[in-house]
Amino acid sequence: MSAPSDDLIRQWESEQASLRQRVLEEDTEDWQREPHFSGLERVGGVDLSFIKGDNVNACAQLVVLSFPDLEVLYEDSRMVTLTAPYIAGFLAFRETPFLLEALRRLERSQPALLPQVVFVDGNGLFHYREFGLACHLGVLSGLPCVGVAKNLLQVQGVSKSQEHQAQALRSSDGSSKPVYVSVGHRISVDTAVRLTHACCRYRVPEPIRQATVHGDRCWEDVSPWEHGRPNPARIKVEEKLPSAAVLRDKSCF
DNA sequence: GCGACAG
DNA sequence: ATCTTGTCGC
Repeated sequence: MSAPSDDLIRQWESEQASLRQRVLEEDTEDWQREPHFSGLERVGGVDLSFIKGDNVNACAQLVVLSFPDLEVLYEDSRMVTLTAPYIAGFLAFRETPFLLEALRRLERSQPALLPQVVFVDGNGLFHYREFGLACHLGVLSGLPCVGVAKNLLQVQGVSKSQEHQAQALRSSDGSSKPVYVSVGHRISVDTAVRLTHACCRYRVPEPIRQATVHGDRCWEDVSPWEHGRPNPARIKVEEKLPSAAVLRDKSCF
């Protein structure tokens, strides 16, 4: 995958600026106003998982969990071939098409299972141009989205984003590594943070975590001889779940 | 040259 | 994103 031209980058920036205007930064759903989110029954999670030295092929994952029990109601895995390279600040152009496809597949096959909110692996408004993956997917899908990043993006102290930073960036306290929650679409920051808490068993919100786990399994069907035999990396995921390191993260919330 | 770099 | 084992603690 070759590096994109400056021309394409400018086009992407322009597209982000345009779509940015369509982001709704407030609560638009009744359940979002409820003390215990009554009315919320399905929360979604999306993720793309990769394997060792391959940046082109990935497994696109969409899971829908029940709320508040967080039981898996729906799970969709799909091998996809990416066309855009990863560039910080433009993650959406690499991943969004496939996440949208997954949502559309669900809408077509079992619309009653569509999630009422989607957790996205990456930032929302906490982004260089206030339009990260969670916003992008939110605007294009029309669904409420919450961005959850595991690593801190260094957003320069440009006027408005400085305020957004103080508002949209919520980390856990002390000991364990925090996650960074920001508004994607059709949800307020406070609600996004509160909902994230309600969906966390461990550090990473359950919808995203489940998407990642199922995404890893997806690889086992692709090249059995390479991934079917005892694979330390795959087995580890299963054994890693109940570990102490993960449990400690529970205290972050 | 050095730091940054969501996934 | 992925590469990666054991080990300490509840």
